[in-house]
Amino acid sequence: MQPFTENAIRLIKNIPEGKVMYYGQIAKHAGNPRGARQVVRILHSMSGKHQLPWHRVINAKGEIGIKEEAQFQLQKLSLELEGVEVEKGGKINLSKFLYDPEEDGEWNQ
DNA sequence: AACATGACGGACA
DNA sequence: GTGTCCGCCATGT
Repeated sequence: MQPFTENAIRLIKNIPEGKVMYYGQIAKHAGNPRGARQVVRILHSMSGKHQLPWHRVINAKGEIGIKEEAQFQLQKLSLELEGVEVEKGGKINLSKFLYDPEEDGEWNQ
């Protein structure tokens, strides 16, 4: 398995409840700043088998990127149950809910 | 091998 | 904010 994949998986698992990360962020920290699409692929293939909190991964715009309605709703629900506010269009306030493993600290507000 | 696709990102008009 | 375009790269056809 490529180190990128391992890193990405570890990062995704490391996302705390009530926080989200976006694909590019994960890819960057996993060692490939251009690997957003690979992160997508990982989620597709691993989300069922591994216990990855895939619902905590969104796109850089701060929105749920899923097109399929059922899955979209599932992610939205999962996030809301963790305390993440999701607007109607799947929008999320990144300044509140984005998790950055480098800063990691408590920023307040 | 060539071409299309995707739960994407960033730059620019 | 919206729409277009181009870059990325593993997979599928």
